[in-house]
Amino acid sequence: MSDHSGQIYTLGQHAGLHAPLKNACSQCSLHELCLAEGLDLADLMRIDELVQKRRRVARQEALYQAGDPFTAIYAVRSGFFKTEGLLGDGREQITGFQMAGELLGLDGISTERYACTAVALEDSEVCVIPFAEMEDLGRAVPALQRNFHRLMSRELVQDQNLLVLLGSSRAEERIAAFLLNLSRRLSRRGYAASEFVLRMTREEIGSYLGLKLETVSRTLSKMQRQQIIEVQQRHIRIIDIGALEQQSQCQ
Amino acid sequence: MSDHSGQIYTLGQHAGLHAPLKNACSQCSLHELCLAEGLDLADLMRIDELVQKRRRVARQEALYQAGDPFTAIYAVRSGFFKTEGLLGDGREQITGFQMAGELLGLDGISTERYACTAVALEDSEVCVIPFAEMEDLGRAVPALQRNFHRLMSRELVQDQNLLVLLGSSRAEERIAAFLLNLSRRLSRRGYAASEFVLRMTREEIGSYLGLKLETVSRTLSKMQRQQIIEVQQRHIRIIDIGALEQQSQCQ
DNA sequence: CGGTGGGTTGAACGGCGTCAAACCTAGTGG
DNA sequence: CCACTAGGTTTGACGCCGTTCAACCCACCG
Repeated sequence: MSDHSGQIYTLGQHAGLHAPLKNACSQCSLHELCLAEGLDLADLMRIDELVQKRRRVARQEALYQAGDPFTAIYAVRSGFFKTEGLLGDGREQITGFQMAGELLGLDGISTERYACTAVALEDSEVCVIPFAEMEDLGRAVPALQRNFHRLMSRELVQDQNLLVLLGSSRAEERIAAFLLNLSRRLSRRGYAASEFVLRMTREEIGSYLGLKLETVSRTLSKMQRQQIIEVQQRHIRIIDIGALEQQSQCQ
Repeated sequence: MSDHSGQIYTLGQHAGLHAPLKNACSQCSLHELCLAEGLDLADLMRIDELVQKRRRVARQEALYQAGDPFTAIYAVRSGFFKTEGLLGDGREQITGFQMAGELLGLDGISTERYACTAVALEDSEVCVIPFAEMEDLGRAVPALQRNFHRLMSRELVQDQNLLVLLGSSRAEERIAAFLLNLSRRLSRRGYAASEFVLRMTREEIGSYLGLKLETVSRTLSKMQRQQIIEVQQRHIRIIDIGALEQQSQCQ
């Protein structure tokens, strides 16, 4: 087992940190967002055995690299990740940001190698879900199988939405949509929808949205002048969410 | 059963047109590209029952529309499709082109409604794969399940590649990558790799690549002047595939 | 306190979009 | 068979948005 750098540990080694490993999913506060969403108690207990390991990933560290052999998918338990693909000549672009409850590594299934690199933007922790075992278990637990298919499909839709954004809109629109997306995902997780801290740099936002960091910075400044948001470094406060929504899909 | 407009028929009604329905997949010439890829004979026969219907879709007709309730995924049997998503204000963008052996409708799984609209670019035919039944069968036939997961993952990777292309490259690069992609997919299906007919308009290419149709046209003309390709309306001949590959990921 | 990484802001440039006109092709109907 | 039309394509002129380059600022940290 190759472990680039991240600490691997089995739950329970850190006494009392979380529920014992054998109850990984059924006890997890995220199970309404994750693979276990909507499962009844009986099914929940059957999938507990799936997560035998968790892994901590320090800020700036890679969970996996493009080209690494694929064995597992990961569920973000805490923290924040980016995934980046790269073009032949070395230019790289961010294809997504992942937060608690979201899956990582689905792109590895098709070729048995990860297609992109996943890097933690802050100290994070993931659940390691061995893929072959999950497939097996999916055959026994239809609700798990369905959830998995739904989540993969959701990834697809997300990527396609981003495609539309990149293909047919201007800078302000992209930034507006980006902020709204973050806001919604955070609020779904119980955080404030109108005030949050960006975990990524301007350059990373730009990479994600197909813009240069200067453009991101200028656009944020402009939105602040327009009283739509308040920006202070990485701290964002949304003042006029209506205006944001309007900008995100009009003009 | 709502049928927008496409003819639905069960195989066998058209006497002798194809193999009888009960052998849908095992007899299909595309089974090496499609869901049945790599299955052994025993498994092949088990999934034959999955495809009870085919459906013809005339040029310009929609196979499904964004928002339609999701019940089935589709495998392209012959012809050519585009899928388009739309932004709130009505602008729409093409998120993919699908040819024989490729799947359509995966984006519907997550919300039980299709997220985009699939339109035939030429008279086409698809296999209707009822999704619930496919999931059921996947639990009985692991190889089918694995194929399905692989195909979904491949979709993801494709979208992400396109994302990288849209986010960090210029017009020439996008067009070059687009032509190469088409060329590879066609040659995989036994067609000539260096000479083909585009099934889509310049505007559709532009929509897919995040460019205006004039830019597409100009770029193709420029590549012709550079002796990289020969263009005559929708007929394309690739003269210097090396140059194309270079343009597709450099500079 | 100086160093470093990230952020902001300004000025000039250029690629692509916009607008407009002409052309080419296929399909239709006389 | 040809005229007519409509949709698609090509090409040019021009202008704008975002990039590029550069200077400066700020926060954080050794």
